[in-house]
Amino acid sequence: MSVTPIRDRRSERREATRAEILEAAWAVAREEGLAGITLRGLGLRVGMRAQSLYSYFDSKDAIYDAMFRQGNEQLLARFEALARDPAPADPVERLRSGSRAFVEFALDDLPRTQLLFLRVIPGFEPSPEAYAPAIQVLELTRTGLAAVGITSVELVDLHTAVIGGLIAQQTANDPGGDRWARLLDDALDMYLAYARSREKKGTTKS
Amino acid sequence: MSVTPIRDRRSERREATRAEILEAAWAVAREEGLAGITLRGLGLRVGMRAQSLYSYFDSKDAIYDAMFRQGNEQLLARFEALARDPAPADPVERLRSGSRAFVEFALDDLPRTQLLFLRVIPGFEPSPEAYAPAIQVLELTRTGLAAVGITSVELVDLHTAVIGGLIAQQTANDPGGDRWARLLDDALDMYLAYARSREKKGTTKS
DNA sequence: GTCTATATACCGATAGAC
DNA sequence: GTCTATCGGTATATAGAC
Repeated sequence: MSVTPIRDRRSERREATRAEILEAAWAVAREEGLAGITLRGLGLRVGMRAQSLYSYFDSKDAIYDAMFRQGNEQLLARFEALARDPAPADPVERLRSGSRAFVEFALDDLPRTQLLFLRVIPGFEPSPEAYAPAIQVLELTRTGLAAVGITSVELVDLHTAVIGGLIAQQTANDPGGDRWARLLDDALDMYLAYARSREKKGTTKS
Repeated sequence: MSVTPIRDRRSERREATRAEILEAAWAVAREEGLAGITLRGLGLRVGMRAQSLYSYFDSKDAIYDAMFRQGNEQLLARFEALARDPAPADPVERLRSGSRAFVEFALDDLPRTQLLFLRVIPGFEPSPEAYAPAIQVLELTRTGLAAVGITSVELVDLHTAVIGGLIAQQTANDPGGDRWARLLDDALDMYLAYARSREKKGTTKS
């Protein structure tokens, strides 16, 4: 005789308002940067006084945390969709499309990248819950590399460095352009040639 | 009968105070991060009210600009010293030691790296004067790459991406450690093998 | 749940006396 | 060149009316 499956309209409305506040936060971040987010500004956008936001988030850092979580969930969703849909049979091609998806994701939304991968907000540390999807993404990357025979920690780290280097240079020195992003295929050629020559020798260094 | 060559004790003292303020700013940055720099805090360190700092710098951004310039000058000095002293005869070895010097410089002082290479301060844009030494450093890097036969823009960009990627991952994901920094020699092996295979074919892509 | 009101504590920056 | 005084802005937080 439970009545639990009934819809909770109050919770639904609350969640909708929370989502609205987060959307406003992303909008501000894209227009004025992550540091440009202020409670007064957010309140203004959603038609509320700054103090009323405390009914939805415990603090400003809680808003950053929710944004961090959202961003990571978006990244994970993108990777999972990639693994499902028209996944290429060739593991090398899967690695290429995965790497490309990551670079596109990073360049698609600069403040999101700054929040997720560069630690731009002074005192902010993401909560373990918000960080969880990022671990799954790393795991997917590891599996993708293993599929082409790359398993050593050093070579996995080298892959993240190459991809991360392209993103870092692109965002810092040519924001909005593609001077480094277009080098992705070359960079993967470079990486794969080296990584496979190394892994063939039994994971031990020459 | 000009008297200009006389020492200007007033300017000297002024410059000394400016240097003292900058030193205090670096100290604060190392202890509490770049964002932790406040005019009140700087004034406290140099024995002055915050407002009095305006006699030495036009604004807080002007302090960041002077720091940016100092950092770039330090980097340039390091590269020029490297080119003089016991420069290896082998151009490949010179490239390796130059790359290593750059990574060491970047990891040696995290807030300096954040200021110079990642754009961490919200509204801050370095002035052309403060940026000038960075251009010289880029020029030295280009010469070093040309000495090993690498001249195409794409391959030079790829070099900065590889080095920058190691630095970015190291500082963001293992600060104080060497998980990515120790991969430098491997990364250069990888890069050089690819770059030379490409440049041999006459700078055109295969 | 949202408001007004209030409080403390910071921040960068400016005006004007000395 | 340094000071006092002040401005307008930020964040966090609480109390209480509706």
